[in-house]
Amino acid sequence: MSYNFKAIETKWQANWSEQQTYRAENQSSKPKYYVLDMFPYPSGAGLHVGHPLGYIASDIVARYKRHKGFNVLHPQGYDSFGLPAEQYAIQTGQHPATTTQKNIKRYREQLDRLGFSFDWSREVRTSDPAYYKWTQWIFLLLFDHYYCLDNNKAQPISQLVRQFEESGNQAVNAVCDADTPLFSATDWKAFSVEDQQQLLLHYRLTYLAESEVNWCPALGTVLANDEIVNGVSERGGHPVTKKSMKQWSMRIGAYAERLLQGLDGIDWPDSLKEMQRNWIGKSVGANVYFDVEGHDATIEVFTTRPDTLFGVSFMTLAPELALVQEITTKAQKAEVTAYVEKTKQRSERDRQADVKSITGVFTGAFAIHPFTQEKVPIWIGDYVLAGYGTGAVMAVPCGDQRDYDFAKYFNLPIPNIFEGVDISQEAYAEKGQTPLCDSDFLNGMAYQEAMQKVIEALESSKKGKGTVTYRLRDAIFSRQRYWGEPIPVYYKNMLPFPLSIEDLPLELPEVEKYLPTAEGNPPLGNAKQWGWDLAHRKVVSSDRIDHQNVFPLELNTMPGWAGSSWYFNRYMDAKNDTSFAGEEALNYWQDVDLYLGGSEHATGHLLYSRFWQHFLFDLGLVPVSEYAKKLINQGMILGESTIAYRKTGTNTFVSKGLVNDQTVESIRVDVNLVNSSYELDIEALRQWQPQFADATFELEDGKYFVGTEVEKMSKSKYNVVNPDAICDQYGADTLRMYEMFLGPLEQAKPWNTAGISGVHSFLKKMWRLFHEGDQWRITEDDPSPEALKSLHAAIKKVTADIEQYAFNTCVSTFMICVNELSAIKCNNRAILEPLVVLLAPFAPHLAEELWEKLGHTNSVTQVAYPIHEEVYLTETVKSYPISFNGKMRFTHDFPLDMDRAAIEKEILSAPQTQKYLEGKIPKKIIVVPGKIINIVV
RNA sequence: GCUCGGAUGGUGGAAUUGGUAGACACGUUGGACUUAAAAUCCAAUGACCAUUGCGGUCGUGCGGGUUCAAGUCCCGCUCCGAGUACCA
Repeated sequence: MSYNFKAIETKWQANWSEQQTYRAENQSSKPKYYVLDMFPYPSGAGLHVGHPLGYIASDIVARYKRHKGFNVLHPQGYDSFGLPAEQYAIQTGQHPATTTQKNIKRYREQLDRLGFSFDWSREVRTSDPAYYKWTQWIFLLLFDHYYCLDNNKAQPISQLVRQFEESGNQAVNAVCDADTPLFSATDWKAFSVEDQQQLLLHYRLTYLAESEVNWCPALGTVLANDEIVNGVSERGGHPVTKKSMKQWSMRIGAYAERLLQGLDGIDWPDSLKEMQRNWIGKSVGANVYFDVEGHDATIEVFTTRPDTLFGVSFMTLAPELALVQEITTKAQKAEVTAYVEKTKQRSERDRQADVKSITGVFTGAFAIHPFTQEKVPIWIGDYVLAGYGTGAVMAVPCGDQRDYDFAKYFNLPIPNIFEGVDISQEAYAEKGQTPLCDSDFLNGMAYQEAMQKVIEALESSKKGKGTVTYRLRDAIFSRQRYWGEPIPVYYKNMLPFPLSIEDLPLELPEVEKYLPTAEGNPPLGNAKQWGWDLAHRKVVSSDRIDHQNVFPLELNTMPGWAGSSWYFNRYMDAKNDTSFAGEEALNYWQDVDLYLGGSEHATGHLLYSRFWQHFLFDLGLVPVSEYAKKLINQGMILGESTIAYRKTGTNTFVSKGLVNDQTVESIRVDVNLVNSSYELDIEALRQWQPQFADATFELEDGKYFVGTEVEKMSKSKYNVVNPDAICDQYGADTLRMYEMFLGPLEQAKPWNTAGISGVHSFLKKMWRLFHEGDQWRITEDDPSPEALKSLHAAIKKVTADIEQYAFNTCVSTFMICVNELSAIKCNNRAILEPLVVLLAPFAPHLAEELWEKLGHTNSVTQVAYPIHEEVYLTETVKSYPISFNGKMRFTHDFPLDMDRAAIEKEILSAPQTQKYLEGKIPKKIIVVPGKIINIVV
């Protein structure tokens, strides 16, 4: 009987599904272990071989932990709201729910074929109203809270209102918009309800505000910064411009410090933590106030180097600042206005691309230095960004290269405040031990001391204060799209009011078309049923909107990251319809022990989800503030595109080796038309696309060879390899092991099937250990010491490697073990039974089959993992490699129990040693126990 | 520019963290079994020199250093990848 992987895999997949083998319980005497994959977006293209890489790794860990006695939660679901389904709907008119449903079905079939041990009873779909009800619920909670800086957590907005009623907002220490006006308790009470609502929006953790957004006219939607690559949209590559719109935002900035601190406590890759730190971009420094000569205005600048305050020779403001118009003198007015206009016209893209050229205009105004009272000219320049710090810079040309270049270009003075430093060529930006000079009370101090002294002086003279600035911007939460969660808000007098929790879910309405409306409203503007009947608390026809009893509902939907920002909690109690997850379940599962996914989510999903978790933690709704203890980024599996060369302007293809310096165009051809030695099937190419039907070919040795390029797998590059074909040919167990064998999990690697036969023949060899032809050959005899040693070496290495997620070396270890056992024709149950269990996380179908044939009725999943024992052969000698001056020369055997002195004595008298010593006397003998003996001559 | 990460045979990659570099696999070559193929098994396979045999020299991107001993640690570069950027 040969290894019939097809029959085995079908049989066990059906069995697992029937028996619900991998169902996790929310209570258990066993310790818990939660392994999570980033859930996929079910795209129309289906799975390719790159997708399962992480799933296979997490599945191995999940299965391993079950063997190790853990109650394992290993769920899977779908991030099923998203743009592709919507664009497909626009093109075809098919409802996104329909295509999503179809795609999910296909994903599920493909996933099932790979034998994953997911607990499908906990499946979630972000587009399911039973799920997004709770996404909307979290939105309402965010709306109903503000961030209190006194106790550093989110607090109910009602508490803030109480403070306003008692003493206004002067004394309130909370995160709010920079332009929040000050008011007293009396003012507050005198405000209309609308005014009060408007003011509260300055504090809410999700708020509606006029903001500059990245508007993509072609897609008719707003894009987040991370959805824009090189100034064009990530999807489709359409141009993006700036536009001011009323948008929902998330006050993630309130959590900047905690998101930064939280990184220290979690085991995530350093590179990813570094990315998040950079994204949050904390800068410590000071704000300094400069009076403007002849004006009431004060300019507030942010600087990380207040210690260089006495080196200021001019100031630069962002052209967009309103203040610029106020202070500009008559003489400079025309020039300044022209410059401001020019800046507005320059797109973000131009401004980014053109970092070299220096531009700026003098406003004619002067600021007064807070300490020296000297006049400092005020300039504007577009290298200063309105959105960062205060949009104003105190320029210290001797200490900052950009200020230096600006000063050189416009012939402004460059006073030197660094003792003994030459600044004739470039600025001195180091924060070292160099003492300051010409700096009044800071003279002689170096960076650290000066920082402290100057901030003290600024604060005591009320000329400034020590501050911390973050680069992290609040996240825009509105999308002008159909296929997303509706935002549960209605409008009364242009102001947003939340639905109540009992009204959720607010279900996505039907629309006739998925495009923006004629008036430029989002697609939900097309909905016939999108009015909110406040008295009856239900959605009614849009025609009935009268702004008295029936109000318009929000037309924007939530962005893609909303649903994925809390799904890991939902898996703990996925069926709960009275809360987002039950308290008991949350307390039992706590957090994710191992989270696997790509690093491309570093500053998107992985930051937003941490933010929501911190918020939910503040409200006491989840037990931990960081939801994933350990995170691994699996590397992408890249495709190997195959390229044919066509002589430009002809339909003649030249084989790779003949191209030389002919002018050819590179054409990607479907990888499936090329065999493993890169020879193109010419007939298949002719049939593939009509344009190649009459192509001619210049061949090498009668064959056409293609070139290759490694790049991301994508349908449009014809380099997608589908796992189904591999499963058909070799089986899921082979594919699972091969993907692990390909290389370290974290590393990006190109897909090629060159080595797959080696892994497949390993599994066949494993099968043959149990069979002799058609005969079962297992005996109950006692195993040989060699077999025991081989088994236990494998147990030790595999266990250690799984713990370190080094799955590639696990596969090698299995191969070595099976090779050794088959060489000694081992057929003992005592050896092979533990080996089956050892292999089970990697090749679960084969393991189940062999386990059953070994006479067991339970699933191998329930069996304890084998434990390593030291096995000694009846050796009495230990072979040491002997080296001279570090150079290995020969090996020598010593009795096991020989002590060091005796070893040294014996090695010196060995004839081999004499040969290498050549009569010299060794200076030193180094014996590294168990490893090596080195003789220094 | 800055911040991370990397570079090991023809190829993918190992190397217990300073101790016999190249495990395991692919590929290649030769052999066995077959009428033949497939499958399977055995042997060789870093480079160079020497081959009658023993053997020798070099070798982990480059140049230095520390050490009895360096792929691994330190200093200085080169190239590649990822992220990010007029961030004050």
